[in-house]
Amino acid sequence: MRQENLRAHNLALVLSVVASAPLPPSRADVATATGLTRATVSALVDDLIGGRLIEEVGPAPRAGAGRPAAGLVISACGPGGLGLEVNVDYLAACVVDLTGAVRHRAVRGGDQRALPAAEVLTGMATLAAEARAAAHAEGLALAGAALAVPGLVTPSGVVRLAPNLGWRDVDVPAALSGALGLPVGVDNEANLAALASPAGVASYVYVSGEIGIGAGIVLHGELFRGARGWSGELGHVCVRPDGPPCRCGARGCLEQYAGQEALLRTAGVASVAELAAAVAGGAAGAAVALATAGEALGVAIAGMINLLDVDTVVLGGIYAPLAPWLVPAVEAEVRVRVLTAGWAPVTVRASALGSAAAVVGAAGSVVRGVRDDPARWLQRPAAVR
Amino acid sequence: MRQENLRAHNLALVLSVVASAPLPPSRADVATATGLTRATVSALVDDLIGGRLIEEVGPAPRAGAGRPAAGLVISACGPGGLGLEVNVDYLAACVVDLTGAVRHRAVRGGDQRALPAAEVLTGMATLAAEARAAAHAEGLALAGAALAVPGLVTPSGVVRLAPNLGWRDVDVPAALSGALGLPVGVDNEANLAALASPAGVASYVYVSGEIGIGAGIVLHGELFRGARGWSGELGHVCVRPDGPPCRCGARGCLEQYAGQEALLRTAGVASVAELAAAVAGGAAGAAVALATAGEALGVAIAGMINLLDVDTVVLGGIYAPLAPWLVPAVEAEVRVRVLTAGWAPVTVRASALGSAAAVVGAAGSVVRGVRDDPARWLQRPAAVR
DNA sequence: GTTAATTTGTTTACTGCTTGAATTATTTGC
DNA sequence: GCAAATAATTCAAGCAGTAAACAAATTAAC
Repeated sequence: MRQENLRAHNLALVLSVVASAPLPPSRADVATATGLTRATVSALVDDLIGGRLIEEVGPAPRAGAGRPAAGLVISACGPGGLGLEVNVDYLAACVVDLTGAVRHRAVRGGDQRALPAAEVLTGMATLAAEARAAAHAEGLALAGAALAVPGLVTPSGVVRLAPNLGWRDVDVPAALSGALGLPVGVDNEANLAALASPAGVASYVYVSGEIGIGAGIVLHGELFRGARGWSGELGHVCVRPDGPPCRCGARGCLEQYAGQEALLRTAGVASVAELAAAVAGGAAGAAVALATAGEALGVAIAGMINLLDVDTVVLGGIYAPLAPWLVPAVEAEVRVRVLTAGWAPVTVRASALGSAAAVVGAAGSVVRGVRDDPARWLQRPAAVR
Repeated sequence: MRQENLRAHNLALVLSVVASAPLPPSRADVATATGLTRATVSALVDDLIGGRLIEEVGPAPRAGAGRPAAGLVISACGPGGLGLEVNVDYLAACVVDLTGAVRHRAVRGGDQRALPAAEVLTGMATLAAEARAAAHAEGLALAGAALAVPGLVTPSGVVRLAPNLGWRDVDVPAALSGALGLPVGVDNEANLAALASPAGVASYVYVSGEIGIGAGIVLHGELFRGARGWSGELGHVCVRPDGPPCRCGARGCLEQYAGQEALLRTAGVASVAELAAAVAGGAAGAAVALATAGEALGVAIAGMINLLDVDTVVLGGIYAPLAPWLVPAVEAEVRVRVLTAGWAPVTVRASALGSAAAVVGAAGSVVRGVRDDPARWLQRPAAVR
């Protein structure tokens, strides 16, 4: 750790205090919150304002005597983040600003399995370019882009395997970064969707139901990726050791009970929308299928909570629209099977973002990178900003 | 973060490089490893040598020209840590030095359930005083003490509940800290035992088999305690949703297949030692019992690895002596059920420390505290050292 | 055997960051 | 209008790390 890291760390510290304060804090408030002196905070704040990361707002009316404080807020016209998503039947893009607000969104439907990876990425690049133009029109300078894919991704951004897209060893950053003129990160959609569901909780798990079932594990506010980056494979947690064989080679994986294919097959319907309509209309088969899936999901989730002691579970992907029927079954299993459930309540709820969670989370991960290391943003040449 | 934190951080950085180097590194080696300059490293090393945290060793013979380097090693006569353990049928104490070497160990048998908590702690205090005298005789100054207990502990060190000891709301630090003249920390035995099994791996899980089954989860070198401190309840992960009822109220928990009681009952023996002797002697019933337990343990551990992506599992407690028969069964399940097992190998092995893991881990947690923040040790008055 | 080369470790002048006190600015209350 | 109070800035000082020169101790070469 060197001296410049000290300053970088303190810039991030000030920014995080401003971001998490309920009301716009003054420089003096930030100083007491961080333990730094007012002189230091002033210097740091000047740097952050110079880089358009925070802004002063008019003095809030306050009781008592004294010079009024200038409130500080995260700037809504500083750097933004570009989120991208490739999924089986659509492409999506969105732009968020530093406050986390979504400023632009676009979705383009179409089956991507029929196309080779290079062609899909070309389509993605045009959608991204439109989003970049929209961001520019809003006065946002993009700090980078992140792509969500349903598959295993290496730390360098290569998609090692995305079975449902038919991708194998696709070097996404090489294909997109040059075309966009932005650094492009790539991550699993469950991981990125998890980051989009903060809800003010520090530790939670986002369960992503798609063809496969993934879990994005957030511990102490940080995504937990595991020793090698392959954590959260909830879909292959065992529900019944001698259950039906899974395409992974094992038997009785959760995916065989609560994966999209198993769910639709058991219910005898063709799509998730159809399933939701059927169960809402009182179809017995659909209700049974959802009860079975909810129970299996509950068993796997209860085991996860026993191990990780998280207090919140967010159901996303196809589970979000089906939540009214799934949540009670999951909660019932959790209540019985989690050892500490009696005195440490667990909340199970649906993702509020629905299918947009992954794109929004991807864009959010970019601005999160700026907020975690503002110094890197500040020291880039002004021409880029 | 202030300036003195910068120095404190760099002191810890230098100390950790010296600790983890395979051979005693020179100041120049430390400089290249840390990215600091040789001048800065020299100044930091002088501070650390002055505080007896590291020592110079004679120049190692080296090829090539140049002034010979003075090797640096963690000092074996600097601060030490006192580890204590209260368990159902014994009290234990041990002293480790800053290198992690055990310098003193004492165990006093005796059923602790018959005695009130205050009396047990008085016995613990005398054993601890003897250990402190032994540490003094070896030239070690104790930096603190840590007590391992089989129960739930609050962050402040109060034992909220230890069912097998019959303890409830026992304020251990208040009882021991004054008598010993040392700060006393308290933690669950599985957590502390987990810390005693480093093996040079950053992320691993220590599975503690006792009456219950616990797991100490170490991620990125740090113990993961969960949102509320109750992580690692592996014993109540579900193996078969409709299995035998468990005392926790659920069905088919791992404890019902691989807990000590289930294991001994299935094998038809009275103790773990007897079980090990039976299976070594070729008894079929014992072998079947161990195979069943190993399979169930494997299913639960595979699920855990799917979620956490750790690459090493350490079996401790009663599983350590039974490891030759359990490890193959666990490995077989892991191979089949962990999605990434094909390209990311998982190691399953027995704890080398056996029943001493918790005391040694407790003592280790104290010296770990010194190594993680050497500045605090350096700035305490010399009289205490 | 003397000298050059090489690597280690220390000294010295310097830059950058935070600090603390003094100063200025802007309001409320009397 | 004036004192009290609070916010923000300015400026000299101190401390940590840096870079480059220097001293020390050894090997290799002639």
